[in-house]
Amino acid sequence: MPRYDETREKLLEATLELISEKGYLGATTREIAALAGVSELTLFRKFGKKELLFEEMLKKYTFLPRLKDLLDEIGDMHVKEGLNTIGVRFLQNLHQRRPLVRILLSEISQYPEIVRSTYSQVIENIGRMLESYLQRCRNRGELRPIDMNIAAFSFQRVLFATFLNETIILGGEIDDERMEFIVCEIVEIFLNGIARKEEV
Amino acid sequence: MPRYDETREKLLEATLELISEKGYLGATTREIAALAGVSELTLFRKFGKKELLFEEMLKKYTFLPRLKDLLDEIGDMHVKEGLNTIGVRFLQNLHQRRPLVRILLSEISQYPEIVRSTYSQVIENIGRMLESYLQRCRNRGELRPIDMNIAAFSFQRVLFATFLNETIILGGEIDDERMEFIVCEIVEIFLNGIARKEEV
DNA sequence: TTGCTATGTAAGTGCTTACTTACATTTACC
DNA sequence: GGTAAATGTAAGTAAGCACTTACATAGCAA
Repeated sequence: MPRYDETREKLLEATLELISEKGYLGATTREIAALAGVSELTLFRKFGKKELLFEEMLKKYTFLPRLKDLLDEIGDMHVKEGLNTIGVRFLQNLHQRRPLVRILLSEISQYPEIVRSTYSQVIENIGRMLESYLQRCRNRGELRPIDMNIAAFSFQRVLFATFLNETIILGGEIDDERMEFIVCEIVEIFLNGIARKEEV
Repeated sequence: MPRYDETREKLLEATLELISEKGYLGATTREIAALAGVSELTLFRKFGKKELLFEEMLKKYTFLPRLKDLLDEIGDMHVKEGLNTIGVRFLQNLHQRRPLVRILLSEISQYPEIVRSTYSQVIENIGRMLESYLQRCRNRGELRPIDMNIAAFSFQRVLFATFLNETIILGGEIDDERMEFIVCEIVEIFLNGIARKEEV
């Protein structure tokens, strides 16, 4: 048994790329095989059906390195620094997976269950991690007493929608410098609000 | 010439519904015609090609009542009230057009130009309006001096991503009461931030 | 050599699709 | 009633699709 099946990996990669460009129905098995540099028959021998190929591909690209242990890394940082770190990492993570995100958005209506679980893994998890981090900052007295769940998801969603706008819709590239700039601006507003401060 | 072609309208409506459910490739002309209650041939007589039908449909549902004159309506409100009003209207607007939004997200890679312009009309316009409103509030001394463009788009994007999450991804319905609640929470954070206030 | 496994080429099957053609029927208006 | 526009039914066309079958080849190991 080959522990690492190169042909299989190339097919999965080609599937990710083509389906993200053309959608599930638009990407044909012929094209996928051609992009992977193998014959169409090989594709069917490895995966049986196009649908299984699709599912295997989602599995593979969902379980890439995630942001799990980020919490340990930033747990003791001051909230401003912590949010900046999380924010940049989250944007980098999304950027790295933008073909996957594109697929999630396109195919959500056709494959709700599988896409939804992938979405939750890739995008919502960060919200939960953020929430515990904010709670910790609150306990240290850095934050005022508000619903940290709502706060966490607000923050995560500005970032996600910014990513959508810049990458998926406008189609541009974001470099690290720009990411840091964007996150910094968002964090500033998120921490201090936009209202003029009055003495309490 | 019939000023109002009912058959045509029914076809456009069926197109919106089916393409938003199944995507452009997944929605067949046979099904669309059946849903509209006419024969497939009628569809082709009216629109010639499936692609033209799609484009006409996008045009029609993009230029529904927009939020243009909202600025006049809220221009003099205090910023908190103003943001709440804009927020709820924006969410209602998105909710009303959710099939269109679904299509925008699914077909952006296939039809970038036309989808992008629709997106800009439906979603980005509100950001620009928000910006001028915030500028006005700033001039009245209600806000501290920050970049109102960034502020406006931050606000708009939390709302948009919240809508995406609740409606497109989780697939639920949002009633007006829940909308008001969501917006209210977001406005509170947006105005005051989450940090503990220190004396200036 | 003899097998076994992975891959290839080629041809083809059955289905579905967008779109067409020919002809009949309804509807509306003079 | 007659005429023309809008719609319908039915049959079909050409192409593309996922997927299959039959057979050949190449590499590797006992």
